[in-house]
Amino acid sequence: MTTAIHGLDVYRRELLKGSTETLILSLLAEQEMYGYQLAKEMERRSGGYFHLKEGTLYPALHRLERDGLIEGHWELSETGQSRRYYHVSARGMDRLEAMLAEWSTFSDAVNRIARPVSMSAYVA
Amino acid sequence: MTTAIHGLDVYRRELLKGSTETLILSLLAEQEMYGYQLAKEMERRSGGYFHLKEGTLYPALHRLERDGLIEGHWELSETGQSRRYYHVSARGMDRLEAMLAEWSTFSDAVNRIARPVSMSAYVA
DNA sequence: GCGTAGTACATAGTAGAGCCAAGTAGCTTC
DNA sequence: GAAGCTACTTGGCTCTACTATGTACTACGC
Repeated sequence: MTTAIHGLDVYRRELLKGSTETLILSLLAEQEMYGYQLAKEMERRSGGYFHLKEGTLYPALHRLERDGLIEGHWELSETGQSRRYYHVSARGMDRLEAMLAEWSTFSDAVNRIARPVSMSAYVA
Repeated sequence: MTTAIHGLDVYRRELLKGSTETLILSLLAEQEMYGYQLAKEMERRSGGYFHLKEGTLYPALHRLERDGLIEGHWELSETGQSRRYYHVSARGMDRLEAMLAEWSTFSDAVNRIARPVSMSAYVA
């Protein structure tokens, strides 16, 4: 069931579309990371708001690598677990910059039409 | 063609997902409107940034009406054209409020993770 | 009369992204 | 040895924006 509040679930999920790759690129631009670590870091920074599922995270990483925006290499941890570390390529940095600019424009445009209830402050 | 910058097109389109209905509801909450008028108004307010296509606009209106968030009725213009005017229902107003709150939270969360490049002490 | 453009709405089909679910595999703790 | 966490993979599903096309009326220029 859950059809009663179905709309909001979908809304939240759809909002994420298009932003996930920007978020991933942003974090990887700061520091080389592996998938699982990335998910945890994103959850931590967003105060638990963003909780990337595996079915979202790994395909996204594969896409980014396929498009040459990030590059990955395997490393073996001390515990014996294989991890794939990713870093942002030069091309990825360019793309990230474009995406952040796009996000800024988009965000402004939305706020110009759908004025938020609260004047959310910039994190200056 | 244009596969080189194909990623940005997709990015822009995906960003819109989940926001379209909020934008539509926001405009309709201010004033009763018909589809075509809504599209023009959205384009005007966003400075041309948002250009809703028919294949996006009308299905979205149908969804909103199906879910009982907006209500429509036909009117005949002086020129003889049929127009379907929509207004936001009480339930739609509640939903709009929830969506605006969600957008605000989402937007803040993104900004907390993806900070503008200018602020980062990152110099390749 | 006819082509073009604008207004106004509808919809079948497509692509892409997030998610669910299930699987593989190593390690730790009980 | 079962459970639970870490760590990555993948097939199938749903939902949404878009493309493309169609209908229908009005207005203008030729």
